[in-house]
Amino acid sequence: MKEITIQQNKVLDCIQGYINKTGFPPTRANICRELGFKSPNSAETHLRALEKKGFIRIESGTSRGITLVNPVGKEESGFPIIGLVAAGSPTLASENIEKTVNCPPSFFGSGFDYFLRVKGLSMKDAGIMEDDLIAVKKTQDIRNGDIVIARIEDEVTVKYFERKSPEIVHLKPANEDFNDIEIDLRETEIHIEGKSVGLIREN
Amino acid sequence: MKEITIQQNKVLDCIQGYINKTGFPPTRANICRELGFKSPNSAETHLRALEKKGFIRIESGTSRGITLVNPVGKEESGFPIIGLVAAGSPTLASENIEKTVNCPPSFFGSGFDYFLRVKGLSMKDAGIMEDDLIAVKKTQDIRNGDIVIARIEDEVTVKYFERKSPEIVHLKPANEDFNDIEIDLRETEIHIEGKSVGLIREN
DNA sequence: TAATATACTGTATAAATACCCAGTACTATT
DNA sequence: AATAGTACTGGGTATTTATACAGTATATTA
Repeated sequence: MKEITIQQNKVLDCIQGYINKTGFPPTRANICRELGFKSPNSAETHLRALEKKGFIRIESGTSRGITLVNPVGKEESGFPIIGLVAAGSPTLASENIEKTVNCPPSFFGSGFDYFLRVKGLSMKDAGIMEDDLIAVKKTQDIRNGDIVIARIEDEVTVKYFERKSPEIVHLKPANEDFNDIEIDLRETEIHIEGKSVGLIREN
Repeated sequence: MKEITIQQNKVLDCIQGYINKTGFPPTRANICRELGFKSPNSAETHLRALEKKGFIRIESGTSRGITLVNPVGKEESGFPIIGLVAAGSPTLASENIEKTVNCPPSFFGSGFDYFLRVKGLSMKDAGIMEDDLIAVKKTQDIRNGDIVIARIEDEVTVKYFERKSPEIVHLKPANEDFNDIEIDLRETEIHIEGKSVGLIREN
């Protein structure tokens, strides 16, 4: 997707807004009225530019034939659920996908990448129960106290993250029956898959 | 909403399908092509009937100015979130709605009616934490062990439900620091708003 | 310096489109 | 027997709309 100019962005917003308001795309004249243009050709040239840059599609010879290529409502479909198997990295390979869940990407604030089905009760005091779905955001931006999805060797686990020193990381469960995992980065390799940004429980 | 004929329903489906496919409503000619009519007036009369019966709105003088009054895709969006205020029945009145959440109605198995924002930690051992959103299904079909949304007088609470005898109901918290609530139905009126069928936590 | 993209006004026109009228035929209701 | 609703064909027309062409002006790039 190419860069967009300020005016072109206004036109794009105008189209989106018009569709939201009326249920159908605007004509060139409609865009002119909304944005104060005096010639329909102003709208036309902007539309052509937007099409060239891939933001919209224009059905030729068709009234109101404007389609948003990346409509907000289109991304809503299907986030994969990945089973947290005892061992192995959670990958998005299709054999690991239980099913997909329809939900808007903005569901959990800043967005997320997939759901992870939780096994065990090591985070029970954080309100994370067996078979819950954790919304995982792939990121390396981890702060102390975040709930992270960490992989040590082939073992994947969900725990609180706490960096004790540049070399020492603690993975803390939220359950008295479990013990902290202390990791010395000089000895053991740890891979952070992402962090938890939300949770869904299906009863 | 009046009753609909078979042909009119076909036209309605056609409009819905056309919008889903193209992103904008069909013209009279489009409907004719899709349904095999030979005169645009066939579509016109059906559209007039559908408008009269309240299924669509027609923007006069506007190309493709058809709007579905009750679009299927509209019901999917927006389940209300209701704040669980300390006292008072959770009603769907707009002043009680924090915001709405986009999610498919089948998200939690059999469907649900609204979200309730949890206050307090009385169900913490059931993995229900403060500010979690409980998906509530309005129903009177309650079994022992279900998590119910109960109202006693003006107080709304979320607890495990257990019927001890035809007259005695226990509302059990999932937290050692709280006590069971025993209710004698001959003395106290209890109203079951519904039961929990799922949970969402936004981090 | 020329070429290209952006950002407009203004005018014109062919095609797309809504919408009207005149019929025909069938069915249900009053 | 009359009225109204449904379900079409067929044709006509005024309006809506996309889209091309002719300009003007500014900024950026080659």
